[in-house]
Amino acid sequence: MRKTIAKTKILELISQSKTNLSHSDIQSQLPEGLCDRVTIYRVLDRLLQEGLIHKVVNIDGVINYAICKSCDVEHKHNHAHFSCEKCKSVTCLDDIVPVFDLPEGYHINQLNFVISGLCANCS
Amino acid sequence: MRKTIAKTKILELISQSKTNLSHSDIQSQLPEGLCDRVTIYRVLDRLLQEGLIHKVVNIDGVINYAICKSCDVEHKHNHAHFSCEKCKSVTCLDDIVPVFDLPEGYHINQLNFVISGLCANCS
DNA sequence: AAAATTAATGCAACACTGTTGCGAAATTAA
DNA sequence: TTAATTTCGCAACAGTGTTGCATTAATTTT
Repeated sequence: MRKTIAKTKILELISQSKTNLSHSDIQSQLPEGLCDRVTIYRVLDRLLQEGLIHKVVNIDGVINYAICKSCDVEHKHNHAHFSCEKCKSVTCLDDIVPVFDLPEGYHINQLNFVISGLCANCS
Repeated sequence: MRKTIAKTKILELISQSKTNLSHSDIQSQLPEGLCDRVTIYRVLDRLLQEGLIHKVVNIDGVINYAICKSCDVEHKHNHAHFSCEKCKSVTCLDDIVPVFDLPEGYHINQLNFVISGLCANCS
């Protein structure tokens, strides 16, 4: 996989952001005209494949992207995410990993866990 | 809120279904030409408002609807859902309620918890 | 039971997120 | 520098969900 300006900038944006970013967040935060919107989608796909970022489906159905933190140890993203209904921010709650027992016969592949409400800044 | 054919049929469908249904599931399972697709969306909104059904955002971002079971006792939907990657079914795991501690200052309003993988029938 | 009220519907049009195909441009390897 | 191959831009599209408005159908009132 090649290193391109778009890829570098997008990864930079995601890694420096305190919140998880949607495609449209990225598009509006990127320098105007840096690249096409389709390119953003494709770069995000590549970053996912490379395991540099992970994604969460927000409560509105929109995908949000976040940088991977300790994925070098174990590539798992079973932590919770928080979606603030006021400021609309989506964040990783890295320390919150839900505990539960699955019925027999079920096989987990991935989790998508979003808690919605008011974040510390908004409540 | 009025009782209409569309509303009756849609509620019937959802309440008799073993799996959670998306809008398009409902549209294809409803008798052809019973009502417009917009009507389905509106009926679903009304059923949600009346607290007869609840919704889950699946891993693909599509909303799935499920009948409310013990909501007369307490109207809460913090149970997990299972999305099968093979048969594409989405189901309520009514007994699985994630346990976790939120950081201070956060205020929960709703949960959206989806576990994706293979269901008992497919694995 | 008929008229009046108001909610629900159908249709058309739209917004938004995300995808695909393909020729052109850019990156990397030879 | 050339050749190979990935990435890009553009256009077009698919799917989910929404809105406005005139018409229809429940429900309420008389």
